[in-house]
Amino acid sequence: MSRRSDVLEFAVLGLLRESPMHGYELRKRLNSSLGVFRAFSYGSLYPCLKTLVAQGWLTEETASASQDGPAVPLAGRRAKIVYRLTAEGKEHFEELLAQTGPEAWEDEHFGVRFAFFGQTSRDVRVRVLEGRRSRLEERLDKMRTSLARTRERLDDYTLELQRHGMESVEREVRWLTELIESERAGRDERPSGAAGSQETGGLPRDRDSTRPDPSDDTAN
Amino acid sequence: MSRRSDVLEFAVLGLLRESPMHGYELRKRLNSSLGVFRAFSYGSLYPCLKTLVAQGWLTEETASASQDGPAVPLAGRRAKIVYRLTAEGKEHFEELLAQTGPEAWEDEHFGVRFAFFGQTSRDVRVRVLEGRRSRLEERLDKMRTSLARTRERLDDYTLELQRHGMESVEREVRWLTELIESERAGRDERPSGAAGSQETGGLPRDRDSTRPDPSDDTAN
DNA sequence: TTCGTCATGTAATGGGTTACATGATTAC
DNA sequence: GTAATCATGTAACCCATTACATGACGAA
Repeated sequence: MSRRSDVLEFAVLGLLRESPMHGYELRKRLNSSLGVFRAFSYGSLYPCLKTLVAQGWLTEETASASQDGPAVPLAGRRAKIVYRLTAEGKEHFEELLAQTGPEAWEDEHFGVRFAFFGQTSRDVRVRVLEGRRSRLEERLDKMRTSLARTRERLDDYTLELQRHGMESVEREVRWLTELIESERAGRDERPSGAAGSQETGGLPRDRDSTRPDPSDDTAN
Repeated sequence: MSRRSDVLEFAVLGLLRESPMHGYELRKRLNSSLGVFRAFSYGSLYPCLKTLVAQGWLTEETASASQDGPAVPLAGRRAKIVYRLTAEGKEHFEELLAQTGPEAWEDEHFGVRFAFFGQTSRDVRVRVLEGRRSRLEERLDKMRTSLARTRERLDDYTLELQRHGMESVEREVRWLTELIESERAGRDERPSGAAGSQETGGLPRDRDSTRPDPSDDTAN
């Protein structure tokens, strides 16, 4: 029970499933991998970690200066607290991964769910994408009828705003449709782990800048 | 001072500037005109109205069954409370309209600001649009460098999510650019009131369904 | 008379940020 | 030695939603 926010919990479990980490790093990963959609501060992260430990899904390991494998500069600053997923934690996360209801495709959740599609089985992926799409279509319907009822008393700018909003949603629907189709057409089934080859969505993909730049982090 | 949420306050003042209204109707207008971006519940609206009254920006008129002009069925149910903008309220709203800082183009504010562009002077409009655009470009930059730093350890889905996010932002930037250009090219200057002619954004515009449908409203 | 919608409110709760407090370690 | 970054936390606050309480009015 104990509805502690869901998405933060989910994301933390998911990231820790990949490898143990301490809070500070966790937050950075959180805000870069998933951060396009959501950013969390320590003020929410640390308390969340505590409750997850209390739940038995994580263990704290106070790795105070010891054990360094390779010639890596070091991995033992202060008394860092490394969080590791327990067996129950993993099991719990697996359950969350399998969910296909509104808790998977509503606005706040969809982003994180998608981010962990790599660990999600294909049929769940498809169901989540379809759920999301019909949610958006439903919303489009509402917007359209609402627009139809009010268009005459709205001025140009409000109208343009509405139009742009609808267009964005329509675009997202098309995106989802493409994803669904390419999931259906997809060949290999590999339920977990980050696979190597390209071809996730059959979409154009890629054309970005390349600049190393160790600046980052905002807030708190 | 008293940072009571800003956007709700702004929207309420703006809507009441057009005509006096009671809370219930106000909320409906709020959630249809601006609602693509934000929805408010009575739990926030009514307290907000109270503080605006306390501030001297609104007056409450308890229109308890009286005065009906035309043969309109009626406009006097229970003791409705009609809110009306005072002179100071109008002045205050005018000041808010003139603001061009971050309080105008940050995510939470931009939508409402745009919705009231009809009452905003052209140069303020342009400055707000430009501010918004550079904010988004800044964000794009961060996303790009962050992507460049992390792309190899991200799996396909995370990457696709990132890609889609960036594409959306890029699209919004293009939208803003078009709007800015058409503002610059625009002929007539009419600072307030909803003007008639088309050509707000020089964009394609229009192709939607038409269905009357008196169903609406969700929540609370 | 009962249901739906109009209409106004409030208290509890939730979910999160900000600001603060503290301190170790590294790079200059 | 000092600034930046790594690192962990907490308390105060903010903003809004949920759920609830209340009640009038119109239509079936």
